Amino acid sequence: MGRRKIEITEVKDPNTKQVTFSKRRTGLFKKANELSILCGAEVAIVVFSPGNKPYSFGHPSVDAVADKFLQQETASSDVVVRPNLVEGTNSSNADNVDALNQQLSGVQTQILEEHKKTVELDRKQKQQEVTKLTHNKQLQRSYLKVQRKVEDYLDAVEVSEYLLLLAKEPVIGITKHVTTKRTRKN
Amino acid sequence: MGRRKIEITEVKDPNTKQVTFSKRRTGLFKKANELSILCGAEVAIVVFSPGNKPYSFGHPSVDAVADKFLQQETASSDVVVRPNLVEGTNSSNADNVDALNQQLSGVQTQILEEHKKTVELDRKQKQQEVTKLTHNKQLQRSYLKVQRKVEDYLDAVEVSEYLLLLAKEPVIGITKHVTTKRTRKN
DNA sequence: AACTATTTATAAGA
DNA sequence: TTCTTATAAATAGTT
Repeated sequence: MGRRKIEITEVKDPNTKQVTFSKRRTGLFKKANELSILCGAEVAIVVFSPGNKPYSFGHPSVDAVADKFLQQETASSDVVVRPNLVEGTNSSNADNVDALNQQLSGVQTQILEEHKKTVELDRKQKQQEVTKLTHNKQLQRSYLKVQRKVEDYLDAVEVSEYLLLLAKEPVIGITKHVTTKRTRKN
Repeated sequence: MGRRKIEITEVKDPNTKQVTFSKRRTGLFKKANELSILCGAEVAIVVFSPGNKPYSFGHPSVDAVADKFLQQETASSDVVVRPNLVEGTNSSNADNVDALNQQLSGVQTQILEEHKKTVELDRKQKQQEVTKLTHNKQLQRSYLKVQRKVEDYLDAVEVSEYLLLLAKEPVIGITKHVTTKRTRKN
């Protein structure tokens, strides 16, 4: 498409490569724009230059297309982790508090594990043809999972507190957890 | 680029539109592939056909590019909502429990508000040139926010429980919250 | 950044 | 859908 035919193989000269990238990125986005107008299609493109600078094109917007792509698989039939609640009527206070403590640290662990899983899944999915399953969906799913776990946790805390209320006695065995003070870096 | 020059405006005949889409999508992906090879660039494309079918292209994969796009803005200097803890040494038990109850429902509200904000931001961002800020990042940010809030909440609960422990007296005023039982649709 | 000789994409037709 | 082909459009190398 130019003065000479070129092989489709990596351009070695860095300067030429940058010029080629600039020209072809412009062409690619122009084509994408025409496609969206001619066919009323929604298009989203993200490109990283040889110098690792990000460029994007979206019609009607990258957001809109990403959203739609996400909603494709809203039927997330994921695992629901119900906390192991102490629901017995004749359990001791210490048992209840222990259960609460376990849940407290359990939720934190689960959140960390979720994050690890997401990262791991990303690695595994690379290098394979992905048409309907993307990182976007994984993130969304992970997000929903955390929301659910928070809800489950809140439910559990409510019941535990209720049990505590019913017990109406001093509690013990909670100091171990309390001493574990978390911090966060901003 | 064909037998005749065409105006870049929506093709009206549905059949022609579908054919045009098919040809041009193929061309677009071919161009994207060439760009990635010639320049060593990373490219991700998502397209929805007139019939709303999704197509995607990714090099090395849609995932990889999406990930990279996300990590661009890991410096999320967002608002941290510290729960209003009751730290006084001479506050009553009822006050402490009230505070805990407020926090319980407060976290739920915050999570819902986060979700609403995300959706709203999506709407506002549509129709404007987006090169470095996408839904992906918003989701990621929102996800991190929820994680933080869970951490903050856990801290709050720990302290509240500790205060409860110190009080060593029967508690009241918690039934209102407990009666509000949440459900979830799977 | 522009230019332009060529290659490549594709609109219409079969 | 796939192929053919005349023509429009993109772009490689040059200035």
